[in-house]
Amino acid sequence: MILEQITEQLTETLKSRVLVLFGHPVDRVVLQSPPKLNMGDLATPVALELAKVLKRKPREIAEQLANGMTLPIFVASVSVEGAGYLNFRFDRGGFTAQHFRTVMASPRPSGERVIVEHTNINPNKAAHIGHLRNAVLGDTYVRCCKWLGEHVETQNYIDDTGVQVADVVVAFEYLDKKSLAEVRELIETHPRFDYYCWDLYSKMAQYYADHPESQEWRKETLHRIEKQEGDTAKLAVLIARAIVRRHLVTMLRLGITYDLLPKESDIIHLHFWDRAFELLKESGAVIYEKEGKHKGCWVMKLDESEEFTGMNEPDKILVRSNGTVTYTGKDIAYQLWKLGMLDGGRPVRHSEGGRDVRPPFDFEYRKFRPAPYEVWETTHEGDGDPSAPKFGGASRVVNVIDSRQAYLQKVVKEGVRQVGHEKAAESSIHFAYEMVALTPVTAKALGMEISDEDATRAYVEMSGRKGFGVKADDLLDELERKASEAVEANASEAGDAKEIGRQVAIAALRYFMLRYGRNKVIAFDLDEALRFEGDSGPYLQYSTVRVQNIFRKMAERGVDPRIEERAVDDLTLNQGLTDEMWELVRLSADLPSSIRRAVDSLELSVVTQALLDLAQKFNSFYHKYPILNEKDAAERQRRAVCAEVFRRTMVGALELLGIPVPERM
RNA sequence: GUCCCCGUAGCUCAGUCGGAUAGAGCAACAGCCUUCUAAGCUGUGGGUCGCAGGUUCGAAUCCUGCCGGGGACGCCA
Repeated sequence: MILEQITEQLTETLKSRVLVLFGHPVDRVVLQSPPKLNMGDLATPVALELAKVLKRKPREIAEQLANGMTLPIFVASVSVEGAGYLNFRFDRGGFTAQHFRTVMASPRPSGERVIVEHTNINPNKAAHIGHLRNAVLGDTYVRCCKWLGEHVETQNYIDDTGVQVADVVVAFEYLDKKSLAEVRELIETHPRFDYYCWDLYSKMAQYYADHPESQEWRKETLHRIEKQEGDTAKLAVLIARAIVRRHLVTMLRLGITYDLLPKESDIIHLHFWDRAFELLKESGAVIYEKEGKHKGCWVMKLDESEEFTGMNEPDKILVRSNGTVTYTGKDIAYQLWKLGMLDGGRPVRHSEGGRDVRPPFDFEYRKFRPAPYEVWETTHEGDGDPSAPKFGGASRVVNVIDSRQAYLQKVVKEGVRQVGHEKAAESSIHFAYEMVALTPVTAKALGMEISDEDATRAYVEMSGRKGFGVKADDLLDELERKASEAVEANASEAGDAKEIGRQVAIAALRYFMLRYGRNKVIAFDLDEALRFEGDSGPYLQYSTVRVQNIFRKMAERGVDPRIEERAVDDLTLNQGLTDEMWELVRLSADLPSSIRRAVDSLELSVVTQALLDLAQKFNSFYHKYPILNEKDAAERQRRAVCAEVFRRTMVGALELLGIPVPERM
């Protein structure tokens, strides 16, 4: 908070000084931490940049800028150093006291309506570690946006009508020969129905490969599902819902929740596409091909768009020659709805099952899961709950989708643009991230057949069809088991080892998924993921538990652990604040800007990195400056203030990462 | 063919829209538990920042061209 104010003021002051003194406007002033502590607390190379245009010596310019400059509160001095840097030194005591009061305080709410879509797992089999990366990135992004004061709605899109669900239905009906009642029974009795389907799905894929004629089953099944015919259609609904419930349970283990589950079946039955199609036709974004290889299709012409030139097939078919809409088409309709752009057109009527559907285009909603982790789902069956919150209509839409779908996302964005909403298109953001693959060693351990060529690769891709992958719940089970063991072995006092193990497992996994840059393929290695030391989530937890212990022990020994806000001012912080203590405070103060940067760049590893730095500083402080046994009261208070700054920072920041803080560990 | 991503220490990765002596973790080695938890701390060794040019006062960072690895471009979703 205070650091942001200082940075802002310095920026303004420097800008105006440069303009007044040199008659040269600068649009940006870089302010950064100098590489060494003794160089000061904030520095700018602005004089170096100016030297070029002014054709004068950088140090000379810097001297002139520094001379007589008005400094913000808590900035004690300015000096010229190095090649011509302007270095600012803070009033450490004053700054610390001020920062202490506003550690991790949220900025003023912007109130911007944001929709974040993440997870989006096909509801036909268990979630795997690739899905975890998606969900953890999405959930953490949501938490950070909320901290920044945005109004966020989290959606988890359910593709309940696709081939993947159909294949499991086929498998139940043709391979397993199970009736609707039997499947229902299985769902009720099998604790992990999604695991059952994981195996069944890969069995089906293998069967298709061995018996190509069996693909006819898939066709028939898809048709029956679409027409909502008989037990087949009921089975599809039953399976999809049961799997979604499993996914929600898995994600809840990590503290991940959602506001809304929009279903593809509802998008179809409510004719969202028809309205989107109209808009696309009106704007000329799609045209009907009368000849050529796309004869009879409605396509979006992209060959004139710079981004798409040179591709093998720059045009994108949205409506097939048989009149059905493609996945991309449905996605454009869904995106338009999220942006609140689907309604407002001239009235259209559709008759379906005796019911009319007319604009404005919106879903109806019903509760999928009650509080405390309330989730709503869309419905088209006329059983919507009028008391449902308002969904959709966001000014920014962020889709967390793996980078292999970048082309599709570009097409969707282009669709929004061509409908005539340049601004909305720019607000349609693809949060792209690279996949999670397996190291050859891990793959082999899972029973994958690894060719000699594969064995030399850095990683091999998972395959849902082949059933090769690390299931999310398996990994969590293993993490919890190992963490609980570690708690039993390490914890100084008795606690609920199982519960603490669960919390440590969350930290390990969430941190693991966040610490890599999003453009980096994660070659998943079990031992690496199970590591609790060093650059890890448990390290952050451990550091926080340590600092909490200090204050807990103080209370136990009758030393007042509370640090009165007023007392902070009375402390002679300036005299006793060592470099180590100051660095702790300084790094803590930097965190809000790290969070801002993480959200702006969609690069959440910025936050884990900042917290690792901070925790390392604290641990070194912890060893060097004991608090409980410090005899000098003023010194003890000074140290306690620093520890408290750290504690408050960590408690706030770990919440943003979705990492719980255990009592002990 | 076109486009996107990656290439930094033995391994896994950071590196602030160009800035001061390129940093962590792991692994290796040497130390530290009568003192707030050793899931920790301190120290040592380890680098042609894929290669070659270019721009710049200044390049791991920007541009061009290569090399190596991965991905995308379907009337699948």
